Amino acid sequence: METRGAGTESEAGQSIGALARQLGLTTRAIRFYEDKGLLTPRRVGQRRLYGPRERVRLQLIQRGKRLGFSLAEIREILDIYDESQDESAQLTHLVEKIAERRASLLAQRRDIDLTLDELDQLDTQCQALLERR
DNA sequence: CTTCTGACA
DNA sequence: TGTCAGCA
Repeated sequence: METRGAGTESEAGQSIGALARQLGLTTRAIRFYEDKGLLTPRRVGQRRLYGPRERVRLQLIQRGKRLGFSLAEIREILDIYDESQDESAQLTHLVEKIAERRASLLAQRRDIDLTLDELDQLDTQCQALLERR
């Protein structure tokens, strides 16, 4: 048999604390995601129990955040992720979200470039004024 | 000691 | 999302 010195979890699922440590999150964040409807851990009394399902979802949430998706968007993707028997449905939705995110980033890049150009113009004017002194 | 809910410098 | 409180 195997001994668990630190005593982290059981077959039924792991505690919020153990899961948080494993995924590098705070228990606060995990509960926060639950409040936002991204997670629905089983309950044993008041205690939350997280199975493989929740663990996978948490990792998908982390990745979604890295890619810049809002929790609301991640929830949409996640909802379809398990409700659709047909995987093509979720993939189609995900592709749409990816396109949106890409468009958003491109728009931001455009704004940044515009601002940079204005800054360059202003800088040039200032330099010219300085030269004439 | 760990978790839970609710509130908020 | 962090943190603190007051319980269980």
